[in-house]
Amino acid sequence: MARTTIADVAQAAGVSVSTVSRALRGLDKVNPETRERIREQAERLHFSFSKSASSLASGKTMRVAVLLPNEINSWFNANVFEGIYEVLSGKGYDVIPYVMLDEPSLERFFSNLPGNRNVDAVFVCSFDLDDAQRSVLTDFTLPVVGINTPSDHGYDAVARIDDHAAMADAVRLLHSLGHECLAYVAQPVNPSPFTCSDVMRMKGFLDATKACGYDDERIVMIPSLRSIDTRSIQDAYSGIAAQLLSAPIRPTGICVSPDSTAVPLIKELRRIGWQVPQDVSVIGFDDDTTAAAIDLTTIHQNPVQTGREAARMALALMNGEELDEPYVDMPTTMVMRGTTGPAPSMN
Amino acid sequence: MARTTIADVAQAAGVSVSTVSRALRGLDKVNPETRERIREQAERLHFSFSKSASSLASGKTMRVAVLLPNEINSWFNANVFEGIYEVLSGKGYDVIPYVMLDEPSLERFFSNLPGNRNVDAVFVCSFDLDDAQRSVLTDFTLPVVGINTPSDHGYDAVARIDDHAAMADAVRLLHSLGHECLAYVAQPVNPSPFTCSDVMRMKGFLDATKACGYDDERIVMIPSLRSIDTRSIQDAYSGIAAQLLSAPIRPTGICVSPDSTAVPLIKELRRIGWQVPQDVSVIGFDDDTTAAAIDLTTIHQNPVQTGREAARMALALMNGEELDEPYVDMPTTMVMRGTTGPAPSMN
DNA sequence: GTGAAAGCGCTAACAC
DNA sequence: GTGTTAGCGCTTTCAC
Repeated sequence: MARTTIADVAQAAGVSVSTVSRALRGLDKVNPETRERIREQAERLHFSFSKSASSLASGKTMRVAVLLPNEINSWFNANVFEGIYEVLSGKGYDVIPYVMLDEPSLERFFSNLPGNRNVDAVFVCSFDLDDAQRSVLTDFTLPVVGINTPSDHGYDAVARIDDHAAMADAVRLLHSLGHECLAYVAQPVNPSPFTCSDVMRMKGFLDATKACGYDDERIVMIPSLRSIDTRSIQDAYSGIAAQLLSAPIRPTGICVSPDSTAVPLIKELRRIGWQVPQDVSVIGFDDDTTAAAIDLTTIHQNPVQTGREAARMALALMNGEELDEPYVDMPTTMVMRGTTGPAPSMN
Repeated sequence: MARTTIADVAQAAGVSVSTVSRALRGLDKVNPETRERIREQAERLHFSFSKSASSLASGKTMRVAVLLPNEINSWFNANVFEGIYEVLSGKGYDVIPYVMLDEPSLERFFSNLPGNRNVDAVFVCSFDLDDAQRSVLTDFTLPVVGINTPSDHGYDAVARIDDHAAMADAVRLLHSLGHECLAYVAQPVNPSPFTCSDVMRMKGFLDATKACGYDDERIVMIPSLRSIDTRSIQDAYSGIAAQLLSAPIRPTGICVSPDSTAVPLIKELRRIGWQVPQDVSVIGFDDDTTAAAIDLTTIHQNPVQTGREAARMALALMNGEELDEPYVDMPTTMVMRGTTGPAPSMN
């Protein structure tokens, strides 16, 4: 079946192509009867616009790019994408994910996409662009919207949570529960050069523990390793447990980021005989799907909502509007579940 | 900054546009030196192809559509999408999700997209098309690839698991553990008109219990409700527990589909005093992220792998190749964890 | 309210 | 190995 073009519809309806174009896009200055006749013919002929032709002629692509670190099927990425999709698909945009595995894939993106108006906006999720990359985008006057990016610099708009403040909340909770020695555990192995919320969470932890008066020896930090050494992932968690166990002063309150790290860590702690929360309290970060399942106390964030907010701002920018508040903070809330309790009495 | 076109590059390099086109696309019959010169100029001018113009001229869109039911951020959908993305993005395709919430959104998709070669292939995930929809696609000679679709009919290729056989495995496991009364619990509220694997799993359960010799009174079926009545989701689970509890013969082995239904159900069972697995064994379906977290025995499937397989076939079809086996079964495996055990001794 | 015509930026014959 | 040219299917002035 030869694909039907706007010319076929025009001929069938006995009008010109420009009239068909106007009629089908709902523009005014078209006689209602003419429009109806055109609609009928379009329907009959199964006509639909070629997006390529439309965007070539109009300069609008009706496509947006979403740059995601590492994969699309992680809890955070999939939910952010969902939020963006929800608001933009309704407005007729195609929402296209581009997964960045490393710097080379980022560069590939920049050398292919933005140039000739291949998208109308780009979303950057959870990582930062360097100045060269930013300037490529701004040169093309594309709206660039950040989502949980480490900084606001170079973005036309950003929607993000306050990682620093959220983690400080967790510290204060443990403090008020009487825990006198605290630990921070990051994702054990994180080979990605992109994820960076961890830095701010760690800083929030350190600042808040200082503010609460914890001495250095009452703080145990277990940051992520950049490279996967020979140990298995399981060994990594035993290693963390060992570090916790062998600290000069044993921590009784642990902040773990993200939840997906807390789950196996708690398993390991229980395996070696620590009771959670009797012996040690654990607080996660994200409130992802597993958090509720294992009854994990955690810091809740809603990435779908963050994605929606980012999309809302992108939409305004694409319409040429000014944003009165382009940098918005999305809320986080502590969710008290079963992995936190008062500090064990010391004796 | 005015966007640079292929003509700008041609002029800068002192050649014609067609030479630039050939050179930059890596076609042969271009002098290596010329090619290098063109590359340099393209780089210098930040040139990149306009996808719209390319696809308009070539007839290939380098885009594929992925039709997903309900949302993109569910475990299954996000993982399937990831798999498709992994293989197709490397080949230069944009992978565009289209979420189908209901019949109207399906119809909207069909009236907008396929017509004028807006994509080069479409993937249909977890639901079926009706004959009219199928004929629209086949009329346009687009490859249509199904993923866990209820039937093979009308698809150029399908990658799917055998829900029926997988569920039968679960039944036989419970049978061999000595369970004499079994129950099947589906997702309590499922307002979507799309998800349909449930039908086959239920049938697998029924067929296998018959084959194992279970009488009707030793089978308890709790199918999903189509509409959300006044009860909260929590009440729904209490309701299921109540049905299980009040069955003429109390089931000691329960097949639950999917995992996300098993998690709250187990919580509820434990809340009312049933020990899992001492009093009752539970088997889930999917092996999603929460399954390992709560130590759930379940039927493992790998939707990323299924997505990859579907994409591989789509790629072949787009290249005009014949598939020697267009309908492929992806494996499922039982994962024995902590929610199953021998039937409690009756007394 | 409608039509004619000039592109949008590229690819694909075909000629050289 | 390279250039010329005719579209691809639309949108958008600008006439009428």
